Amino acid sequence: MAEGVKKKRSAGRPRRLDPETIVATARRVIEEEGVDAVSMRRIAKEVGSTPMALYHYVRDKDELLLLTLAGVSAAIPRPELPVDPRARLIAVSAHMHGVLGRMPWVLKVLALGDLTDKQALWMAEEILDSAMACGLSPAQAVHAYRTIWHFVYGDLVFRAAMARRREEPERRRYFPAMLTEDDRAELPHLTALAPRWDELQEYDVTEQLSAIVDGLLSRAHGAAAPDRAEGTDGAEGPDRTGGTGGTGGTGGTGEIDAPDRRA
Amino acid sequence: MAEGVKKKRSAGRPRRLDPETIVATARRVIEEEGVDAVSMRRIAKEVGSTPMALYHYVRDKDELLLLTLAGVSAAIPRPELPVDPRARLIAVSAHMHGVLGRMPWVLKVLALGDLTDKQALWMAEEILDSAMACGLSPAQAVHAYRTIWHFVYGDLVFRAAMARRREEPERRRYFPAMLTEDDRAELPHLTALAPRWDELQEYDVTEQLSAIVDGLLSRAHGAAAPDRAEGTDGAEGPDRTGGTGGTGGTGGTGEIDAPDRRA
DNA sequence: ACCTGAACACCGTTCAAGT
DNA sequence: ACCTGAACACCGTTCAAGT
Repeated sequence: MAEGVKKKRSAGRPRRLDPETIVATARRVIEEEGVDAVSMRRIAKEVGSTPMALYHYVRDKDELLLLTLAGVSAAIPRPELPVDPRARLIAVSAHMHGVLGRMPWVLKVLALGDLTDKQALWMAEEILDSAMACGLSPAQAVHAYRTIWHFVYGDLVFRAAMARRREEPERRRYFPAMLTEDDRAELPHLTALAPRWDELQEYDVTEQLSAIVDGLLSRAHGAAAPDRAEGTDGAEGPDRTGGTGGTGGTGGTGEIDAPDRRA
Repeated sequence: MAEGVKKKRSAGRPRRLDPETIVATARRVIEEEGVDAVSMRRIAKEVGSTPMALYHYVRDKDELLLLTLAGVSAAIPRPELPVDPRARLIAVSAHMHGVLGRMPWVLKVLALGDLTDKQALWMAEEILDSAMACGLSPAQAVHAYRTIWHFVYGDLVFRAAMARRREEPERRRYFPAMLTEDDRAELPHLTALAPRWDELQEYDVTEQLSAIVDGLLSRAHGAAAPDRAEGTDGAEGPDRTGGTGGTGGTGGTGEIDAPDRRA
């Protein structure tokens, strides 16, 4: 609204449109009216241009949506995390859930791909780091990361669906309501729990996350890769094979069987 | 295509349209061309009618989509399940994952609500039953059900996204690819694992499910609600209160406090 | 290089009529 | 009760021009 000053144009080039304004406008529209309110035509009108002009800056609508993601997490303060790796794992996961819960539109866009915002990657890094500090192998840590992320994502989707349904005037006959006495024989638990379903359903995400984490960590030294419990050596140190990747092996497998970046 | 015979019309009423054909047509279109191919206009054309005629049978497009769900699971054979409750819990969850993985369109529609197909409820029932047989309280069992479902859902969404991305001609710069050497200091694990990310990412769902289940079950007699450890009474056998639900108590713990309006 | 206008092939849904 | 037609207010994207 009250911006007034337009971006300084570098001397003689009067480029009337620029990618930043386009993306910023799209983000504003999304935040104000939801993802579905975004259309090429709408954004074009909003920036005082024509739909086709946008196609000089983005390949298609999906790309525009993906671009709105970049930078959103920069605004979010990075929380203090516990040092204990298990607690840290849970805390980061809960943080991820909390942040996304407050910006539900991000979910819809994320389904188009995966993490696309560099500013958000510290969460994945932190999860990998604490998982490995708890004794998981790199592969197990990646799996743990995905399992946690999938749960968080699924939880948020259905949380949103539930909220939507709550404010729907005439509720459709969804799950618990569709059960009748006749179903008691086939579905005894469901029928019995149906009246209290909505309230029973509510849980504390952190509790569930902590259960999931426990399950994932229980695989630590088990089965395949025992990799000596160096868990607690959690020293940072960005050294990682020294220089600019001169070591042919990309330092990669250094990660696989010895995340040993000591200080 | 080659159907020829139209549904028998009950004598004199020449209702040209009926809900069953509408829904069946929608389902066919979805299966052949995906959810996005469904439009009121398209379905109308397909059944030889006009868009507005459909509105006499469904409230709106969402309702039509939801209706296509009903009955899909009837076609899927119910698998044999292990008797051991923990194994059963995992098996049902994996079955759910497998079935939905083969009908990805169902996912999109499910996000509109929750389970809507009565024929699919046996899975929820089975999860509740085995969770409680493992010692979880009814509330914990419901939470376990949701946690599992959220994970399964999230996993499938990103599995689909990955598949889509794989067959995209020019891959966009998604997560692992966007990392450079400069990020190594901030994101050491991620940078190190990036080259192998796609392969590391792949996991066996059943393994992850089994870890999750372990975590959830570890809460059995723990912390807050000890509710007399009736856990191991898991009298398996499919008998479940014997006959047609005549025993008011529905077996179990009487499910909370016995909502027992018996037959 | 950057932008416009017209056009193509669509949408969901409302409203006023028809039988 | 069941169905139609026209209309409203939209879509994403292609194509051929303009400057």
